[in-house]
Amino acid sequence: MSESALLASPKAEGQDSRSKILAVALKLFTVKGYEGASIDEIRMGAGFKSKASLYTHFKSKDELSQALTSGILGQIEAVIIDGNDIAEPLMRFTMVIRGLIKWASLHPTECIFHMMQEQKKLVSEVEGKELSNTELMLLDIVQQLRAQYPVRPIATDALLSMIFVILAQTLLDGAAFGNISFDEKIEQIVSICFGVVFNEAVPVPKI
Amino acid sequence: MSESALLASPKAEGQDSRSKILAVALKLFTVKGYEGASIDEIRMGAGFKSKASLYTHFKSKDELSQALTSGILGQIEAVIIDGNDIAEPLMRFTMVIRGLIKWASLHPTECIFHMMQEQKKLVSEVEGKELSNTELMLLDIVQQLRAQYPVRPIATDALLSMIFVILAQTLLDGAAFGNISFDEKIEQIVSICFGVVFNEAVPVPKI
DNA sequence: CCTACCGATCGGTAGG
DNA sequence: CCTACCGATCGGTAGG
Repeated sequence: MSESALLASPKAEGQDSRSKILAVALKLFTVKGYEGASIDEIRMGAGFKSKASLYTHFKSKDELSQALTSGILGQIEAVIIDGNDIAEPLMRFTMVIRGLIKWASLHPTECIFHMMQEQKKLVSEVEGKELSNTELMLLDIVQQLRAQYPVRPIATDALLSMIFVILAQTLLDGAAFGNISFDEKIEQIVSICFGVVFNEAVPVPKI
Repeated sequence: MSESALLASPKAEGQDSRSKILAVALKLFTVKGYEGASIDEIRMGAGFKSKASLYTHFKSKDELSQALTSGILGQIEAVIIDGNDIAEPLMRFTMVIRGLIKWASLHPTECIFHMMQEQKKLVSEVEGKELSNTELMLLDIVQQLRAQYPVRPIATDALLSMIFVILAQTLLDGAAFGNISFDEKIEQIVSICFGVVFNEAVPVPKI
């Protein structure tokens, strides 16, 4: 096989490059932080000889980060929409929580990146007033829960950010859950989320 | 009052400079991240005209960050030691949790900085085997709790990191708790920690 | 997608 | 505690 065949795959080169860049950037941004990960490192990881190549796919470092964010929000939104056909608030909430845990297990880096970005927004007091679709839908779910169940007297968005932070932390502490099965792990995390959201003990409904 | 009197306090200038640097670095590291905050910004915030002055107090950027860390660990250790004279595991655990919440309320930036550092360690898989005194004491407290109460079948250090992450998140979401009193806020956070640590409902003991 | 380059800023230091 | 400076790297771009 010639060298050029190894360096360049025959079809859909453009799309591959773009997703390669995104994958490498996700990993590096998550591990080293936005400022800690340089464009040059990302360029290397994606297999380019020049930064200029990277800039044919993304206008700036910031745009690259935003592309990651919107992709992740889209994934989370899909999980939430999946629970839309369930009317009963507690069942719907449980379904979405389970869905988020499964998504996070399959996409740990995405989940951790997302949590770190949310923390960054809060700590710099940006107060980005505009709520994403994702946030609006989650707020609505917990709001409906509040009418019938003993949800804590704490702002709904604070409850939600605690859930995400716990989700991400279980991924960061991955090894700590190693001794129990995947299903048991999910049940434990769901149960923890219930402990965070409710003031009194509410049993987790069975599917 | 003259301008010089405002700019320079008469005594203990050296100590003041050091703590001024630490205070500014804590704030900037927390808000912008270690890589995002530059030595030159810290130097400006501390009121120096030159970076060289800063380097008379700290050998490197990393040493500055480590000085912050050890200071914070010392503060947390003091809180834990405060609960050492209580023998009953649940009472001791509750006392320490309350102490940590109060400390975090008085030192929010320190708490958030500490949590972010812990997350950074986990995400880069450093596996810093050496546990600090603080961690050892906390592990011991929860370990003793495990013998008599329904602590979750999850590694103790994972439970502890979840507690810290929730503590920090309540500070980041500060405004979300604005509508309830300080004492009620503490009780809610203690209750959330119980929900995280225990598998079944355990009432929070009264003092 | 590359070569070659830009000004700005980075952490850090020599010498006083 | 300062002036003045270091090499390295930063994000980004002109031109092909």
